[in-house]
Amino acid sequence: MRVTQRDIARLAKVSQATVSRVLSGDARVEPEIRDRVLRIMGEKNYKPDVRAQALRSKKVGMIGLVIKRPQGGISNDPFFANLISSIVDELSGSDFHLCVDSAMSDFSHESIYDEMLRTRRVDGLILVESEASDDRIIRLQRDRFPFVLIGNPLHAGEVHSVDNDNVLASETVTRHLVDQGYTRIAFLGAKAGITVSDDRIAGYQRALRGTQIDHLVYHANFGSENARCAGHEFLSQEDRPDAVVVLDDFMALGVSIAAREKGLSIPNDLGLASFNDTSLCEAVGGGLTSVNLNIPALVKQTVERLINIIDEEEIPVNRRLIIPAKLSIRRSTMREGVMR
Amino acid sequence: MRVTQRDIARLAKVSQATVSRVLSGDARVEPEIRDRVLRIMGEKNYKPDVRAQALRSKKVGMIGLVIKRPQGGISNDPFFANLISSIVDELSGSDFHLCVDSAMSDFSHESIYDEMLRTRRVDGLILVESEASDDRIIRLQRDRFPFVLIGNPLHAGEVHSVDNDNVLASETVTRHLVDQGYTRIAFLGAKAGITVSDDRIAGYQRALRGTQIDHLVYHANFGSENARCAGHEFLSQEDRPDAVVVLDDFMALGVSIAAREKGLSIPNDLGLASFNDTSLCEAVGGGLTSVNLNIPALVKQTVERLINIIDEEEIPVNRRLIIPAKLSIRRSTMREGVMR
DNA sequence: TGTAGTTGAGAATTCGTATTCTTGTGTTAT
DNA sequence: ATAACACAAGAATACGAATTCTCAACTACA
Repeated sequence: MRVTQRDIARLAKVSQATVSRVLSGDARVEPEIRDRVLRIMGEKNYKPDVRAQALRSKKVGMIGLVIKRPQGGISNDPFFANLISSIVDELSGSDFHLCVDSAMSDFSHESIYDEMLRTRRVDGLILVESEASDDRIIRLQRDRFPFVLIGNPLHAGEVHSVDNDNVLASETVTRHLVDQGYTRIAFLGAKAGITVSDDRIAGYQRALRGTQIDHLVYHANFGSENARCAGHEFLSQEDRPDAVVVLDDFMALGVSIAAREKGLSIPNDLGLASFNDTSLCEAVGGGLTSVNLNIPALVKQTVERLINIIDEEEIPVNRRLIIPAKLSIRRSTMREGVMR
Repeated sequence: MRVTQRDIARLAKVSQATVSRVLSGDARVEPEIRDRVLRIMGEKNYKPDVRAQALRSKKVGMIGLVIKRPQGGISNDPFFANLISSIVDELSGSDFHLCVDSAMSDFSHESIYDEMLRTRRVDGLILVESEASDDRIIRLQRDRFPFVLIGNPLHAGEVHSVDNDNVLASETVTRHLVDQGYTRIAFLGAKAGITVSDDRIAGYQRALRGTQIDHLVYHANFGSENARCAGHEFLSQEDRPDAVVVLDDFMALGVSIAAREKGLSIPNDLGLASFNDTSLCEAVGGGLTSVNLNIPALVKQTVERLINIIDEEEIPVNRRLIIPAKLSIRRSTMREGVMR
C-alpha cells in the first residue's frame, strides 16, 4: 500500500496538516517536530502523490510536445530526436516532465487538443511548426493556454515563439560559398509551402542579390533518395551548378551520392552545404559543411519561456526570440587553392 | 474558469453523480436524462479533469520511458527517435500517453525512480536496456511496479521483456556474407560489456563455426568517425577482411568511408552489412545491407504487454518475447557474378 | 494582573471525479 | 392489497495533499 501524509502524521503523532507544512518548508513549525516528521518520512520512503498535488494546486508538472507526423511517423527525422532529447535534458533540472503526443494530419487536431488541454494533462505546450496551422494556435490563444511555438508564427500576432533566423542563416551559407569562389550556386529545397524551405530559399536569394550569380532553385521531396534523383537531374545539365545549398543533411547526402555517381568530386567539382549539422556531417564525403541551428539553445529558451508563462512570472516583452545559428565549415566547401 | 461535473449537473438539473454515471456509460440512467446531460456537456465543451480522475481511480493514463543517456545526451541516436515515435504512434490508439524522462549515469537513478514511481506520475514503465542495470529492475520488482524491458534481461528472472534475437540476427547476416562468397569476414563491434554488441558477436561466431573462415573481431567506440578510424586500421592489414559485419549503420557508414579512402570498392572489394536499417542505408554507397529490427513491431508488443499488466488483465505466460528481425539486402553485399 | 498580540498546530474544507450508501418510486408476487 | 423487490438517482464520502480556519498557549506591555 501507498504511504500517505496521514500515515506519516500518525507515526509522528502530529496532524496531516503539519506534515504538509513540513513538506512545503513552512517556517512556522518547531524544528523538533519538523525533524521528527522528516525522519519518519525518510524511514517510510515517503513521496507526495503528484496526482493529489496536481488536483489541489492546479499544476501537474507536465509540459506537452505535440508532434505533427506527416503520414507514417517521424521515425527518421533526426530533428525530432534532437528536439526531444534536448527538451528532456533541459527539463531534467526543473520539476516538469515531458509528455509527447502526436497529431495526425487533421482529424485528431481537435482530439489532441481536447486531451492535452481541457483535460489538464499538461500545464503548457510546445508546438513545432512546419506549416501554417493556425486553428490550433487561435484556439490556444482564446483559452489563454500557455504555449510557445518553435518556428515561424507567420502572421499570428501575439504568439510567443522561438526560432532560428532561417533567412539569415541561409544567406550566410550562401555567402560562404560565394567567398569560396563558387560561381554557379544552386539551392535544393522542398516543395513550396514548407516554411523552413521558403525562408531558406529567400535567404539564398538575398545573398545572391548583389552578385552576378544566377538564382537556381530546385525542389525535391524530403529524404536522401529523392534528393539523389534531383541531384542527378541538375548535375546532368550542360551548365550544371558548381555548388549547392541543400535544405537538410539527409538531402545533402543524397546529392553527394549523386555527385559521386556522376564522377564529380566534392568540394572541387561541386561545393555542398546544408542545414542541421547532424552527426551525418562528420561522415559524408569527409565532412559536410552545415548550418548548426543550435537546438539545445533553442530548446533552452523555449522551455524557460514556457515555464515562465506557466508560473506567471514576468514574461519577456519580446515575444519572438531568435537563436543565432552558426556555420560548421567542413571539407565539402573548402575548395583547393582558395584562401579566405 | 473550468467547467466541472457540478456545473453540468446544475445546468441539467441532476446530481453530479448522475453526470459521472453518464460519462462512464452506466446503463441504469434514463435515456432522456442521459441525452440532456450529454447535450449540455457538448454545449459547455466539458471534458473530465484527468487529475481528479487519476486521484480517484488510481490511474493516470501515462506510461514512462526512461532513457539512459551516456554523457551528453542521446541527440544523435536514431534508435531513440525511432523508439519514441513508435511508442507515441502505438499509444495514440489507447488512452495512455507517453512521458519521457532521462536518467543520467548513476546518481539520478534513485531520483528518477522516485519521481516516476513513488509519486505515481506514471502507471508503468518501459525500460531500455543497454548494459546490465539490475538495481533499478530489482527495485521495480520488489514494488511490483508494472514495467516491460526492451532488451536482454540477462540473469534477471521474472522480468517481462521484449527483444530481438540479436544472436540469431547476427548469425543470419554473417551467413548471408558467407553465401555471397566472402571468405574473410570480420565483425566490428563496440567494446565488450555492451549487451547488444556481445550478442551480435556471438551470433557472428556461431555462423562461422562450421566454416573455415577465421574469426576476426574488432572493437571501436560508437559513431561513424571512430568506426572510420578502426576501418582504416584493419583495412590496411596485409590479409585484410573482404567483408565486415558492423554493429550499427552509423559505424558502417564510417567503415564505408574508410574503404573509399583506401580505394576499395563496395561490394566487390569489401562486403558491408550492419544493423538497424536506418534511412541511412538507402544512401550509403548505393545501398547498405542491414538488419531491420522491426522496432514498430517490437514496440507494439512492448506497449500491449505493459498495458495488459497495468490493467491486470491476464498476462501472457511467456515472459520473454522475441521479435524476429529481417535482413534488408542491398548493394553493399551483392558481389558481382554471385548468384544466390 | 489583565488584555492584546503572536504563534504553533490541529480541525475542517477544498480540488473534481468515482463510487457507495440511501431513499423514494414503481413493479411484481402472494 | 400489501409485502418484497428492482431501480433510478440524489446524498454522502473517499482519493491525498494544500490551505484556511480556529483555538490554545505563550509573550508582552500597561
